[in-house]
Amino acid sequence: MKNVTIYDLAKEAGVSPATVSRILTGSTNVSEEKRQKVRQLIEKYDFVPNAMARGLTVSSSRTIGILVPDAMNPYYNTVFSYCCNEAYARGYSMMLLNTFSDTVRENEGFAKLIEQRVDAVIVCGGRVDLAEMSREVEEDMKVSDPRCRVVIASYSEFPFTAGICIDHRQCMDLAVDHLMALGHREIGFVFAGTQYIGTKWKLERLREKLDALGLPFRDEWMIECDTYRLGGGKDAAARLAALSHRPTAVIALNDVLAAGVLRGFREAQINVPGDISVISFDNSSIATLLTPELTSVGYDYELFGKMLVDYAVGEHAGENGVNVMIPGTLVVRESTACPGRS
Amino acid sequence: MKNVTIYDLAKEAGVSPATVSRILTGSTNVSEEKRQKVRQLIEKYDFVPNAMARGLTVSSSRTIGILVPDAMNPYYNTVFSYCCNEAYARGYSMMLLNTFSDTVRENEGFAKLIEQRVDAVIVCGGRVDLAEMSREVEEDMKVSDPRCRVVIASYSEFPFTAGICIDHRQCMDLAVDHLMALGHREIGFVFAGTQYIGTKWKLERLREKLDALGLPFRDEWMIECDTYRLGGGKDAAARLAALSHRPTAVIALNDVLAAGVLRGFREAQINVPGDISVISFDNSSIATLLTPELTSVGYDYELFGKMLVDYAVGEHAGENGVNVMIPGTLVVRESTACPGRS
DNA sequence: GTGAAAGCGCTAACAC
DNA sequence: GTGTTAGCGCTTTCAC
Repeated sequence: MKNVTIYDLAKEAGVSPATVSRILTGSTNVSEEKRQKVRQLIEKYDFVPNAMARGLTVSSSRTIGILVPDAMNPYYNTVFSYCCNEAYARGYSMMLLNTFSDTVRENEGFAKLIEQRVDAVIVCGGRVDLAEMSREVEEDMKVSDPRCRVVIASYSEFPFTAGICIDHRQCMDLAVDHLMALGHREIGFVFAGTQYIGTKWKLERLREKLDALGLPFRDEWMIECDTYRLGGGKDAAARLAALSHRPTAVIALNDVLAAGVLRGFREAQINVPGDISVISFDNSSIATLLTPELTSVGYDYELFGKMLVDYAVGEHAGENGVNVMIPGTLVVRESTACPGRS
Repeated sequence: MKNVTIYDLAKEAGVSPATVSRILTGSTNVSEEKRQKVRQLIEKYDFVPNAMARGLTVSSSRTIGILVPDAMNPYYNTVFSYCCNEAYARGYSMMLLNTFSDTVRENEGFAKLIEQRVDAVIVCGGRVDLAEMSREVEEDMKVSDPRCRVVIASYSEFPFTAGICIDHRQCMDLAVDHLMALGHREIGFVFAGTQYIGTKWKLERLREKLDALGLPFRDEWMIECDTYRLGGGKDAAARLAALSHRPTAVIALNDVLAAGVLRGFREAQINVPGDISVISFDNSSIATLLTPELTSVGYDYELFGKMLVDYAVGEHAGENGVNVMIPGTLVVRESTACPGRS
């Protein structure tokens, strides 16, 4: 059962392979009669043209590759989904590869996508989120084929890529301003991974803001967790609970950490938001599942996806050495309130 | 800046293209000297072989396509992640396409993968989960190329595919047995989508079990939601709360619905598990985020991924017309307890 | 409008 | 060991 090719179709239809090809690519210069005949045969044999062969002559595969460290993480699969939508609208497909935060798999994945001759690759998370990027990362991100674009879903320092980056500073502003407006003056921060640019920027910005406002930035209120998981937030809450003088509000780096913080406070019999307010970042799907529902600074994921795909294959494709900032939006729910309300 | 090919490398290294190809494919019949020289040039030019060209001669692309209705859904991205791991272990890559539960996009995605000459495609969710599969679905799943396998992540009635299917009946047994062991005799069910095989089987099995045990199967305790989202579960809880005679335990079709049920009961001042126990299926990552933590019947995702990939490209590749059942496992947490404890 | 023919970049016989 | 050569299945000039 040999695979059917345009030659088979051509022979059976009594036309040349070129004519079949013209029909496949939608060229107009084909008589309606032959078009009908060939269409029938395509139907008959469930013929699907071989993208490999096509890709050999046509430079574009109309496919965008995306590398994510963890496909289970709601942040990454949200970004991916919005990219899918945008790509689809432009007639492209997204191909997702999971790197499991492993440098070897990241490089292999990158190579695999290049081999596949994707039109662009979007790199999310992992080493590109590092505040200090090494020469090694820079080398690994370089693609010899000039037709393949690479865009980084973070801040890019590379002259040969574009960066689409959450505006972490503005997001932190939103969080602090919200707490300030409620009357909070003593603010803590629960975070992890200062090696990552998002954490670093947020922490820096928090310090700047508090300093500018003349509010205290106390080291014992700045809790660095050793994991991004639920347990990290739980431990952080326990440490805060043990303090003789606690802040009246705490900002968590993301919703998962915040979930842990809520859990930890509940175990310590500390009421949220009565005794202490909790706010976080990401506004992921878990925010509404928690008790109390989480106040969170979300990102404009739709815009994020649009920009990522746009710089990959759209109007801005090829514009390198630039960074586009994606703004955050505050979503107020139940976990924040005025201090001293309990 | 022309793209570099093996011909360029061959010329510069003073060898034949075939020798370069041999080095690329790892053939042993190459002198160490030439191998070194070519390796250097590959390094120098960041050369990556063109998978299109390779794919034209070699039948396998060592890629598995996977079609999911919603990449944001924790169930699907968990399945995907485990498939990735298994595929990676076998030297394959996974290519994920998001269909957004849209038949047109599902078919386009399918075609795209076939064009790409993936070695197999795994179809998750959407129409393949339907209890009654139409001829149309069957036609759409058929691939002319005999080298491409299709495996369905659900129950398959098709002679030309394999089905890897959660053992929904056994899962329901686990849930009911757990509630029985705690002493529950009055059990409700919150579900959605009876057109889907998972819901249908679970509902059928629940009825069978209750009948066999001589327990009541009461229509007003069987709550069909019009959505799988949080709101569905919330509404269901409200309806249960309004009943003069409530069951002592309710089984939810999945964790999200259960989250809604918990929310609804809290709003109705009904204590879980004090007044009523709640158990669900999937044991997804949200189970531990909820208050109380959710007792849930989980699936063996690792085995699921293994089987999916195995039937796609492993030892069982090509075994069609069979179904493999993936067993569930009960994970007891805080949302279930003995009845009448409050 | 249509066909012949030359690639696209690689691999796999087949010679040597 | 190594080179030569014939495809793989398509698209795309270039003639007609």
